[in-house]
Amino acid sequence: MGITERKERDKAEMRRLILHAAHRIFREKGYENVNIRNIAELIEYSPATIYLYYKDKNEIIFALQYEAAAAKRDHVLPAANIEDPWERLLDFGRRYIDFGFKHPDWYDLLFITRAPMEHLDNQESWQLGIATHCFFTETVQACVDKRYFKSTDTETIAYTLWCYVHGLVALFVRERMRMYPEEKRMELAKKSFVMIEQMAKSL
Amino acid sequence: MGITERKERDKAEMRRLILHAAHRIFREKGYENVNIRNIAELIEYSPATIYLYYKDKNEIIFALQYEAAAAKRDHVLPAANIEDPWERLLDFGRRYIDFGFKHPDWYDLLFITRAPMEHLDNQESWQLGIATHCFFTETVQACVDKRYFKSTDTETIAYTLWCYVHGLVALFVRERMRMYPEEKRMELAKKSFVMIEQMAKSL
Amino acid sequence: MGITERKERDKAEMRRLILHAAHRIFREKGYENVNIRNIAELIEYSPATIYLYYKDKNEIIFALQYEAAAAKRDHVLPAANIEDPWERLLDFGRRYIDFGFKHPDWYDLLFITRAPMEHLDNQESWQLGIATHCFFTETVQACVDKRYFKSTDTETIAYTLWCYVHGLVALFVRERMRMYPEEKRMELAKKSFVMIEQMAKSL
Amino acid sequence: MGITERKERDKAEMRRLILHAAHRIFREKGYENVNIRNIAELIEYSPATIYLYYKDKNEIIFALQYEAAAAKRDHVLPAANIEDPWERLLDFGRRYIDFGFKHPDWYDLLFITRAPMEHLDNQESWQLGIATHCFFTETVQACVDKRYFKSTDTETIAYTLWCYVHGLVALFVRERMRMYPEEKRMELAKKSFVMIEQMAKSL
DNA sequence: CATGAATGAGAGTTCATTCAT
DNA sequence: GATGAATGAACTCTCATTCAT
Repeated sequence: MGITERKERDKAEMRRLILHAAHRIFREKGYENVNIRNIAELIEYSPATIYLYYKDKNEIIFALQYEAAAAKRDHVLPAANIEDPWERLLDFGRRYIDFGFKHPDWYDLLFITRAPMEHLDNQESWQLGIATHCFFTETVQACVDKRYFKSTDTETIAYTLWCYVHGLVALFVRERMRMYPEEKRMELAKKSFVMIEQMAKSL
Repeated sequence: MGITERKERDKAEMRRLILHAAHRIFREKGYENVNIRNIAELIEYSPATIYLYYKDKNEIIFALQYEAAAAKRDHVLPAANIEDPWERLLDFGRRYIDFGFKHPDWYDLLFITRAPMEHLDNQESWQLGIATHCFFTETVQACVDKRYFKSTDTETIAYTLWCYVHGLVALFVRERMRMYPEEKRMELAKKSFVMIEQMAKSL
Repeated sequence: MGITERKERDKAEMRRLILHAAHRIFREKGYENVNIRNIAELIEYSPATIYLYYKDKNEIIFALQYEAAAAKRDHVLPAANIEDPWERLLDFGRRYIDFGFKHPDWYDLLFITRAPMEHLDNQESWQLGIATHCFFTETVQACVDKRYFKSTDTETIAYTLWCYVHGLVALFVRERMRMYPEEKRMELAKKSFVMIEQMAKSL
Repeated sequence: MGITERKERDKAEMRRLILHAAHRIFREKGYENVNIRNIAELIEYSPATIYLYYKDKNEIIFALQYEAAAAKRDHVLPAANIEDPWERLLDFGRRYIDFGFKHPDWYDLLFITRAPMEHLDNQESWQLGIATHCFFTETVQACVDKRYFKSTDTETIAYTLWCYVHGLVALFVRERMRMYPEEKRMELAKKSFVMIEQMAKSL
């Protein structure tokens, strides 16, 4: 029993090792440089070894997407503890943005990268993403219920806010903020968030 | 003089031809299918010929980015004719989004693709992009000057609005709206734009 | 003694198990899909285990050939019970063809596959094959002895008949009967056998 | 014009060179050793070069099959000049066998190898094969028409004869005549052919 | 006895790029 | 000015086999 367990742990650890390497390459050299050989080289194993732990490259990408989705959920979830829906919504927004700024690679994979998303195999990570998104819309709904907004069109409110935060993060992640000096970017983002907060109140 | 001139003209035309082909492939088959051979095949020249007009593949991508920037400017510029800054701003926003929806490939290349952006070669397209962006911020400034907003923080206002429209287009372009049924997406975007319009008024 | 014996028995059983699996894959998925991993997976042992019982893949193929030879002998042998040599010969022919049609995989391995035949290891299966062949030639000889044919060239008679039945089966096994509609093939083979029977009478 | 022509010729020559190499490997090392890299190595070009002349490996195999079919047709066709159908049939049979013995590799590819035959692309070689086969059946039909046989079942007669010659060649090609000493094999085949000739007369 | 873990060698294929002509 | 011809380097993936445990 102990042995089987350890074996399982070893296997899991190896999968993690591979995933970690894949992630690192993804982070440092970009999506298109994530390939079996690079991963193998980084972990100092032969390419063939990779296939003992992952069926093919897609599976690794899927696993990476799942990692990203889980990381995001974990980063954002604490907001759930906040009672007041408005405050919860704000906290969620801040955490969403914070996640994007701190883990641009994860965010990229989740919301920007054109990865193999079509296959059903990555449903898990998609489910996870959906769940997080639902948490968001439910929070908006709660705000609507409590009359925080004049508008009652929950869907549109949620979508509009999502567009805003996604745009904010996406411009950062894909480095389209060059016209603003680097040191000002964070400040600008913060000021902007305060502003959207004000705007949202008038919804 | 005449000869040199004609040669220059011929050269320019050939570059255009190549670029046009590159764009077509880019549009119809996606970024990753833009390769020298495909381009050469489409214009019915040999791959080697391409290299007489462009140093390497990167240069073509740069040129493509410039094209995209120009296309965007042309799509958006008519807004400049509108006198009233607020109406001009709204029209600009609508046109920006319209451009993104109508030419997702161009938009992608300009604001999402992690293309080789570091090189100085694409400064031209960057200049162009800056120019369009300035037109936008100036319009916001005009609104501020005319007291359309309570806030006078032009930069933050402009940035916030940009985040929103970029997010809206980016989610569409990179197909992250799957949780909304296809036929509802446009409607949702429109309702959202009306909403952000209302929100902006309260700025 | 008991222990050694049991071990031997166990070993033999395992070899059988492996062979059985190899055959099943061979039968169901074709020769080129017979590989160590597939076999291992089917018997739920590790690939390495296979090597404890067979030196290498070739040895398995050899063993398979032996199996095939044995199967063929068993399929064909009942003909031996027929007293009259002519009837025995006919029955043998029918059984030979029947074997080929019912076990194309076995037949292929024995008479068509260019498997590693050079090594001495498969002498056993060769011996077996020879034995069956001898039974055949002896039957022809018996026919000759009893003046069933005008010709007394036993060797040539046997060879000629063998060519015919092998050709019949081989064209079927390697799917070279496409010009005949699938449902007619068996009938054609049967009519042909009647015909060769007539022809043989005139030998 | 002259230039284009020469280029075409060069291209054709290169295709031939590749095909020739493929054939040589096929002949000397067997079908499963025919691969792009081996071919490239033999002609001292890079593997990538092969792809300039053939779309993929299949195309090479198809071309090989076509070569084989053409070679067989050319080998066998002269029989057509013989007026008398019976003599024509005999000549055809002899040539068929002669082809198989002289070009066992071609024969193998045509009638034994399990190559990718399903695709429609190799229809040409299939057509060719069919044509040769028709010539055969028509000759049998002519014999029937002229009452060379008692039987009038052309199809069965043709099939039966085909089984015989195929079996004869196939046993030779796939080296299943080991029980006969090498130097006797040809003689045996010849004697057998005389025998089948006699048998056929009684059809 | 059994195996988990690992790998070297090799399969087909694609692509940006070069260079003699 | 144009290109045919060529290639090195890269890609994903498979397989028979080995060896320490």
